[in-house]
Amino acid sequence: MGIAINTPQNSKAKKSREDILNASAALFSQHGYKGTALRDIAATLGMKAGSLYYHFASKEELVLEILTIGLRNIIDTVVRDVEALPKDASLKKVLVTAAKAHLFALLEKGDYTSTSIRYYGQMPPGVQKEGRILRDKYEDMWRIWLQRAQDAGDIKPSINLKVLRLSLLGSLNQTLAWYKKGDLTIDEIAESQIDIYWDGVVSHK
Amino acid sequence: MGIAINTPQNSKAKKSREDILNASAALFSQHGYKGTALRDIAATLGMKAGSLYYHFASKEELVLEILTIGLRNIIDTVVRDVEALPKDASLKKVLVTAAKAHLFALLEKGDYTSTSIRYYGQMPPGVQKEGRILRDKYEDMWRIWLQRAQDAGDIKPSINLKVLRLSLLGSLNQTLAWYKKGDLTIDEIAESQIDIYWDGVVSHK
DNA sequence: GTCTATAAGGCGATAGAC
DNA sequence: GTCTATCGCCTTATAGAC
Repeated sequence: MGIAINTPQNSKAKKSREDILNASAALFSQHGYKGTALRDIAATLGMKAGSLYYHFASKEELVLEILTIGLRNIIDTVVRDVEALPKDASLKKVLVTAAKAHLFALLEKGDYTSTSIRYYGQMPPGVQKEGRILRDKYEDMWRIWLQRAQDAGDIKPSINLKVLRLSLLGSLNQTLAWYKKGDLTIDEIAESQIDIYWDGVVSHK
Repeated sequence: MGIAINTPQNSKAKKSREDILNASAALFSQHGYKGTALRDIAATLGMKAGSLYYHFASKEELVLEILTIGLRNIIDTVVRDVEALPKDASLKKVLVTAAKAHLFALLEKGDYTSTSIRYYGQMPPGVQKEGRILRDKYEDMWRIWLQRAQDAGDIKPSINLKVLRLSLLGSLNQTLAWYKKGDLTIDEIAESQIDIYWDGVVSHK
C-alpha cells in the first residue's frame, strides 16, 4: 500500500491517536490538566496508561496538541465566517457574526476549545508559552474590530474598548457553563448577547 | 487566663490557623485545588506539611473553609452595600452598587473569593455540594434584582434575563484575569461595565 | 504546636514481552 | 500497537518525639 508504516498516516495508528485526543480533551475540559490522569484517559478507551506513549511522548505534548487544535479551531471558524461577509457589511454585523462563530467553535468542537480557554492558566509553563502566540493573535482580531467600529463612529467615544472587549469575551466564554442545560440555540444566544451590548437593556418609555 | 486551651480561641493557634488559610487561599487561587500541594502551603509559612493537620483534619476541610469564607464574603459585601441604599434608589443604582461590591469582594479578599468562583468546579464533590447552597443563594439575589427591574419596566421586555444575568456575572468575574495589570479603579470598571449593559455601546449620531 | 519519620497509594514515564 | 511490570517521585495522611 505504500511506504508509510508506523506513522500517523497509518490508518490504525491515526485512529488511535485521534481517539486518544478526543478522550483527553473531554476529560481535560471536565477536570482540568492536573485533575486528569493518563490512567483515566486510557481507561476511557479500554487501554492501559503505558500504551499512550506509543502515540505521545509525554502528557505535556498531549495537552499541547489539544491546546493548538482548540485555538486554531476557534480562530479559523471566526475568521472564515467574518471574511465571508460582504465588504459593506455593518460593523454590528461583523460582531454578531464573530460572536456566533466564537460560540459555535466553543460548543461544537467544544472539548478542545473549552480546554484551551478555561484551563490555559493551569497548563505547564512550556505549554502556555507555545500557546501564547495563537491566543494573542485571537485577542488582536477582536481588538481591531472594536477599534475600527469606534473609529468609524459606530461605537460611542466614551466606551473603554479594553473593558468592552474583555467583558464581551468573558460573557461569551461563560456560556460554556450553562449552554447544555438550556434550550436556546447558539444563534439565539449570540444575537441576544450582542443586542444587549449594542443597544443596552434600558427601556426608553 | 481561662479555660480555652488548644482551641481556635487560643491566640497562637488562631493566628496559625489564619495564616494557613491565607496562604492556602493565595496558592489555590493561582494553581487550583489539585495544583496546590500541602507541602507548598506549609513551605510558604516555613512549616512542614504534617503540621497542618493540627489545625485541619484534611485538605478537603481546608478548601471547604476557604470556599465558605469566599462565598460568605461576596454575599455579605453585596447585601450590605445594596441594603444601605435609600429605599427609593433607582434599579440602575442597585445594579451599579451590586457590581461595585461584587468586584470589591473579588479583588479585596480576592484570594478567597476568586478561589471560590474560579475553581469551584474542580473541587471534590463533597466540597461542591456543601458550597452549592451559598452559590445558589447568591445567584438568586441577582435573579431577583433583574426580574424586579424588568417587571418595573426599567429593562426592556425583549431582554432574556437568564442570558443577561450570566453575561453580566461572567463579565464581572472575568475582571480577575486582567485587573492587577490595569490602571483602572474598581469603581471605574464597575461603572464602565454597567454603563455598557445599560445604555449599550451604539452611537446615536 | 511543630517536628521527624513513614505509611499507603497515585502519578508520569520506561523497558521489554507479545 | 498494546500489554505487563516496574521505577522513582510525589501526594495525603498518621504516629510519636520534642
